[in-house]
Amino acid sequence: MLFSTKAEYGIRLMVELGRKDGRGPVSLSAIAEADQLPLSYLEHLVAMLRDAGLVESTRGAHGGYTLARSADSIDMLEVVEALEGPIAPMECFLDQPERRVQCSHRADPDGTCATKLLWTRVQGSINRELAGMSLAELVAFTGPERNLAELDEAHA
Amino acid sequence: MLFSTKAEYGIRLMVELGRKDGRGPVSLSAIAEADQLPLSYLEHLVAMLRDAGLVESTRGAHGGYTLARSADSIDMLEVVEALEGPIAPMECFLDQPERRVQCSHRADPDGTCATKLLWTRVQGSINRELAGMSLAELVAFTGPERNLAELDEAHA
DNA sequence: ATCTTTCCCGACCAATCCTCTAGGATTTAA
DNA sequence: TTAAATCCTAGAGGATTGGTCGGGAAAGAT
Repeated sequence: MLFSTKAEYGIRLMVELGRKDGRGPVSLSAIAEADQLPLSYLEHLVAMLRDAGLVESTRGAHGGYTLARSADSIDMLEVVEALEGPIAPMECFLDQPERRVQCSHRADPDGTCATKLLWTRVQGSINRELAGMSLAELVAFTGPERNLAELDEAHA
Repeated sequence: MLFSTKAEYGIRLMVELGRKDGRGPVSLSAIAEADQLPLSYLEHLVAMLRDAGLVESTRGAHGGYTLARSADSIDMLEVVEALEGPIAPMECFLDQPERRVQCSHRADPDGTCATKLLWTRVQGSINRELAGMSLAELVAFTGPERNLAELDEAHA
């Protein structure tokens, strides 16, 4: 599995916030119930999103979370990275400012490394895909919010 | 980290075999020494590659492993999948024959699921990138094999 | 024959990460 | 003051990772 439920749950959380954007803060328990996700686990995830500046919190009764920016200015690369950490296909990709294709694992004469070439391409591919997708797009895909009554209606 | 050292070491192993292709079987211990990788761990990895039909083994003295096919007919998706299992960004992607964008996590009215849309795109992106890269390409990138004497020469 | 080389196989282990719970402290609205 | 909610820390329990170890089995070399 490339990604864990941290990304899955965290994205669902963001989508829920996006669907209810502009209508005041949404409590975690409301989201947990809507998506059938463990509440206390969501608390950890939303903390990461808050630290990344993607959501803002309001404490106290009738508090909750709101998007810190508009949904179409948030791309999914930000969201996934906030939850899973930097998208590094391999360990040696972290904390490496340089862009040249070289690898610490082996002292090749010119510092090139075949696997690093591959991981670089994979990383670029994932980053482009995620960066090209906005939260607004996901929210639109999910469709307008419907409550249970409306769902029953649609079913009948 | 998206991939583990299983993929990293396994790919290095394949590249080494590709570099010495056509010159008889290469022993694991030779590869372990060349790339400074733990031999007994490589034994497990090469077993996966063998089971996937990517390498063939010759037992006994002067035995070792060879590529089962030519390096340009092996794409890196095969290699990575043999080592890491199917490229599934999320658990619900496994053993799911259907191609429609839907998710078991939630019973939406029309079976659509925002996160699944995202994972589908990411998965496609990775698969295209890996499938479009052959082992031969990696071998060529690494350059012709040089032994230690040649390296010393080049350094002087 | 038997010795050496090499592949083969399964058990085991420490460390880490994932998923989630527990319990409490803090803030705010009513 | 009470209830609703965020916030924070400390884990438990399981799975995975990244190996090690020991012993076989097969095949060639002597």
